[in-house]
Amino acid sequence: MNERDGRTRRRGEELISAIHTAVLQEVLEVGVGRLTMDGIAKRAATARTTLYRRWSDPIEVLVDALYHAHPVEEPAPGADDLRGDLIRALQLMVKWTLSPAGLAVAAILTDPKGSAKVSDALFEKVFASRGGTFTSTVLRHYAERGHFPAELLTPVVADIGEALITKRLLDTGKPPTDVDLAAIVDQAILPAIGLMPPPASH
Amino acid sequence: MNERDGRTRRRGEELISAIHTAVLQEVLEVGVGRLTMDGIAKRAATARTTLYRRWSDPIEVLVDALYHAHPVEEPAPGADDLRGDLIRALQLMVKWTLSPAGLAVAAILTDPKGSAKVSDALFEKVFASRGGTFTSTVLRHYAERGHFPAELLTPVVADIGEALITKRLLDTGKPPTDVDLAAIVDQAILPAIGLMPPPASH
DNA sequence: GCGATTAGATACACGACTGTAGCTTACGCT
DNA sequence: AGCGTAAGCTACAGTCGTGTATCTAATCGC
Repeated sequence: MNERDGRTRRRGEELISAIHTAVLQEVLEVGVGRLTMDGIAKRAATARTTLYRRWSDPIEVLVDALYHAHPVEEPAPGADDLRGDLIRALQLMVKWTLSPAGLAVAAILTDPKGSAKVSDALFEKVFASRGGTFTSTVLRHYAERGHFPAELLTPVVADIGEALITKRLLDTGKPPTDVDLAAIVDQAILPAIGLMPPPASH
Repeated sequence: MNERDGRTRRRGEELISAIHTAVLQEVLEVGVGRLTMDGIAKRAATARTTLYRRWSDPIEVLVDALYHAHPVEEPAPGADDLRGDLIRALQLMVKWTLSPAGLAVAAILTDPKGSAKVSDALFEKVFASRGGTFTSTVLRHYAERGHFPAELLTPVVADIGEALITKRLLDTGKPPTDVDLAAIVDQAILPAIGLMPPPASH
């Protein structure tokens, strides 16, 4: 994978992606508020001059890194298994949340400063690129096939899964386990669309 | 209200509460990451020396301010009105979230740095002081009176309301309206405890 | 291989924040 | 009225980040 033989200087794509990696790591360690050109440069093992040639402040570097981050994996509702597909959709969300880009986004969202500049770029990249939320893709699929009344699929209902995962991450700092995800599906999402969960197994 | 007649120097309680107010304002403007003794001092119109006499870094000032913030108002389930009490509980949460202390807490929770130092003090103050979440107080009350099966009141279910409000605040930055709160109660919480919402009025 | 490009390494002056020290004087108590 | 406490001011050296300028040599395209 490492293409740098005897070369001592990175250029173009290689250099830039090293910088992108560096910002994302940096923002995790110090937070959005303490991002500095200096810190990014040191972590990327490059000179500050190189950064200023392309960006004019640390936030721009961060936004650029997010923009070039790998796109979000989309849930693909498959067989006749609403419950399983919902759990898989939530697993995808957890997976993304724990990715460098996901963690960076979390670090940004509640930061008072970046709101204007960052949040816009953020929504375009993270939310608009995907059709909507993780679970709503699945829910829409099954609603269209008549598994439950489509009018129950309100914006609130579409948010339940994501909201509970977000809250758990904020509260405990730990990602939810698969058992937690199943509990969210059985105890919150399925009841909201009029489907009783399977009786708890004792 | 203003007791300072011809006096030019504040002392004790008066001075400290001015400083507390200052930190909370400051953290909203610059974020946790950019809190400085200097900024707090300037905003409180006092000298840095005064701050150092009591605290040793900006985070300590912030924690102290949160610790002395007004306690969270608790929901008081009243008449035989589960739906109304739930909405009122969520209104309380929104109200607290928009208070200076609530906003400060939001600014802190996702900050990578303060995690160790701040979060502990935070949980003690904000979460432990109250019995649990806003809605769970109400839900427990009605579960005990047999309005719905107590075994449906799981940790996940107790979190639904708070989670949806948190997500809405993160997504839109705007507080939910009373209509939004009612939607959350009708479409997410009530179904989860086995109660069908009243038919939507067209 | 040569020439254009540009990464990388200094160096610099500037400003912001730090933590401490020393001093003056307003305040509250008795 | 007098005294101890502490608020408020000023000054200082030290550190860190900024933005720019200058020079070098590594890399790429032809």
